[in-house]
Amino acid sequence: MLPELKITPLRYVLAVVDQGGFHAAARQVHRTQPALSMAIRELENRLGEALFERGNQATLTPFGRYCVPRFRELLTQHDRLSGELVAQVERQAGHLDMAAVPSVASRLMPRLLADFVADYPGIRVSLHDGTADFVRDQVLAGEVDLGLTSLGEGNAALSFTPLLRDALGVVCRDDHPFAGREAVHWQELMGESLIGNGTSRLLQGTDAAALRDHHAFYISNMVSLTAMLVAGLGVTTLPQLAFPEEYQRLRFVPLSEPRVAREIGLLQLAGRSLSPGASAMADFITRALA
Amino acid sequence: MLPELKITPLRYVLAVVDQGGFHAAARQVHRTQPALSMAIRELENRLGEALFERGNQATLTPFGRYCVPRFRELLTQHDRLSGELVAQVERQAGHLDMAAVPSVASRLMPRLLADFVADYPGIRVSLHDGTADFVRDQVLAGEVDLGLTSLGEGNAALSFTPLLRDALGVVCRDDHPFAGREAVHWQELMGESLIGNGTSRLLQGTDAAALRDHHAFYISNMVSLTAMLVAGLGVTTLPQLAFPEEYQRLRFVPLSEPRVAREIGLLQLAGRSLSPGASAMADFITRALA
DNA sequence: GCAGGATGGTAAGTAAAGCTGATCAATCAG
DNA sequence: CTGATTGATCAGCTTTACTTACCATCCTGC
Repeated sequence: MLPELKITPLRYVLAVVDQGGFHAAARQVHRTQPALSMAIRELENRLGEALFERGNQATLTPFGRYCVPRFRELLTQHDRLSGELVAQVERQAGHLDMAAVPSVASRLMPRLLADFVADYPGIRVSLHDGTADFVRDQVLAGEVDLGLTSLGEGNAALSFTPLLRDALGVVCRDDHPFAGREAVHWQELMGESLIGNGTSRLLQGTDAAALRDHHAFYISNMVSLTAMLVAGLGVTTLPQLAFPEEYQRLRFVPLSEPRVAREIGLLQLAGRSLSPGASAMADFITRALA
Repeated sequence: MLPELKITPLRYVLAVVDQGGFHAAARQVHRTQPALSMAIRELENRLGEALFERGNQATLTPFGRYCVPRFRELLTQHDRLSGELVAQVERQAGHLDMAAVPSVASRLMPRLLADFVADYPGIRVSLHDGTADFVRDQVLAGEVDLGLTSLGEGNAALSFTPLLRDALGVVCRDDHPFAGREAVHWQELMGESLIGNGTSRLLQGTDAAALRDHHAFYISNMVSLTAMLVAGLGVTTLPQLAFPEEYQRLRFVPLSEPRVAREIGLLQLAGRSLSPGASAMADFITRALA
């Protein structure tokens, strides 16, 4: 019922007005002169009113004078939108929300983020950190585009892209016999005062599963855990990335047998596309950690 | 360089989103489902990013969610413009400026304008009145769309459409011998105290041209002229439309020989179209005075 | 587990739109 | 009058935008 205006003929009209003639306008829009004549004629027919005076060369009718500023306005809106979309697609603008476990957030992300914003200065990034469960829930709820976390139990709604393996090791104080050792066998831990923590579940299903029943304490909070270790109350197992390097008195010794590692990678909703910004981040991280 | 968005596919996308599926959307826009699938696919290719999740039914990608409100905005602008133009073309909105000589403005226009606004309630009309020279200059300068005036000397830039003939007659007081007569011959005026006025130039080139040299006075102002006539200082010639009917003591007697009339009609710029509103008025006046 | 009815995607064929190149009439400058 | 330039017109080609018909998949009810 309302006529559907096409963008191109409107542009032709403005070109004719701005250039003062069909030939010059045709050159500007990289078409031949008959193309403009016919397209504009078609537009006039659709509107039911002439835009240019017939016979007179490139002179607007009163109706044409009425239309031109309005055409220009619509074209401006169109070009603004078009440019905005291209900027998103080309990763020159946009934003993304991501979540990561604390060890990744504090040990990997600072460098990654700095490099990312250098490559994609137009993209705004929000980073939330929390436990692996928190990260998974945020991704599942669509609160964040991407999660950077360790692999939990499989979930059909989630897709996980492994990026690096984070080997489990023993953490002890610098005066402990393990300190300075190349590696430690799990059975050696059976005689130790062993402190459990949130990452201890990584042991289940491995040869060292028995250690889980051997905990003297269980401390979920990282600050408390390190305080215990510094105080010499015992040793614990931690993935290397979670080892708090800033404590001079603590040492990390790899576990030689069994070799246990958590798989760190990108978590996203399965079967769902990423926003252009999130996609840029996912590609960037994959490249950076490959 | 910037991709040129077409309006129709954007509308398809919104239909799919609003209807929750391609089939329902196709029904809404009176197309078949493959038409939408292909048009939207083409749009996605042009943008370089998917709008709907592949495989998933009618689910937007994050990029799609970003686009939809912007598409809706552009379509709103488009439809507003389209509707506005149609309203102009269909004479449901618009405006026009016209000029008329005082006799026409006061004797013909009141009725014409009342009928016009009844037919075209959306069109705003401005009416300026002035001498025939003023009307001609306003039309020539493009200050008004239409002039309603008597025919002056020909001008290639102007086009005149005659509408009615306004016969010249003698105006005298009710106690004058001419009062009540059927007609008067020009030679009878040679013995009278004759007052000239702006319309006296109509006599030139006629048998009665001699009367112009016979004026006792020349009064350009209409109010002064009628005052003179009412005071019985003489008689004058006037076109019938210019005869001030509201003065009970004045009488109008047609001039039988020569039959002189001014041609009243529409004046407009030659070779230039009228605005839709002006065109409505021109057609209306032509019909009304036919 | 298997028909029946949704979903959306794909392929082939068609009508129309959009463009080019050649040509034309009209206008204008030298 | 001539040569250049204006916009209009037409034939012919290419591309686009559809439609119809068909296919694979998924969900629902029996």
